[in-house]
Amino acid sequence: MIDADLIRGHTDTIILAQLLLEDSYGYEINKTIRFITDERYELKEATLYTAFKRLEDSGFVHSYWGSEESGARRKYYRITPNGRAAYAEQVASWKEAKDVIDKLLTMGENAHA
Amino acid sequence: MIDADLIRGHTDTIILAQLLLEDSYGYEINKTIRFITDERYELKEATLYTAFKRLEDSGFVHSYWGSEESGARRKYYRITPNGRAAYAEQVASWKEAKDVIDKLLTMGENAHA
DNA sequence: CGAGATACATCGCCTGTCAAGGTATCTTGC
DNA sequence: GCAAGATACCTTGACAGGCGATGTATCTCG
Repeated sequence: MIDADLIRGHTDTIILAQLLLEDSYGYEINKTIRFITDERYELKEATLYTAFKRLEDSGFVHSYWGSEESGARRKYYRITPNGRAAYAEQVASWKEAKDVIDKLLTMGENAHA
Repeated sequence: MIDADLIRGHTDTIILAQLLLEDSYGYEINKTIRFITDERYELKEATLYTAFKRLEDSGFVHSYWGSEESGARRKYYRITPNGRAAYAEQVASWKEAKDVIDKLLTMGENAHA
């Protein structure tokens, strides 16, 4: 399992990325994350729900209870226009951070040449 | 300036990467970081010195006072064999985390196709 | 002699993660 | 009928890393 500290700061963006496709709920989002990453990563439940809280407080998502006839009740989340804008910004930040980290980490790669 | 939360978890590795090339000290390391990143990133001093403490406690670096005849005194750091091993592991982790984050963030990119 | 750069260091706060614990519903096997 | 396990949500308290604020001492330049 990948160290969560390396992903820290991306949790909210990861959730927003999934909500771009369609409304979803906590458990499903986490299952999708596990599937996409070949079981290499998952959000802990406490992390997931605090992230939802944060996203809703920021106005990036809107929640509503599902109308399932059977099974456990589900709380669905829908991304808002502000959420889409935030997603775009955060992905841009990620691309920049990625470049910077790559540069900083590999600058010593030819040290013993 | 890049959001530090996106770099969180890489601070120690960034420092180790620089010490692969040659022994160095806090201020110089930070100057190099600013230079390499075109002023897009820097470590805050408090972050820098707590990282040194952590690295030394872990046995990844070893420190000694410089013998400057003039100017402020400098505390130099040298990377240890354990530090080199840790660096290699952490860079490998970074590469994996990078792939995973890329996948998770861009999965919704064709949402409105 | 004052301002600003160099250089190191600590304290206390903030934020995000998460182990642990809790609730409720449905399905499956015995 | 009922225990076990999956689905699904949520909260609390602790912890770790980052960092603003603050403090020290030295050197250089005008």
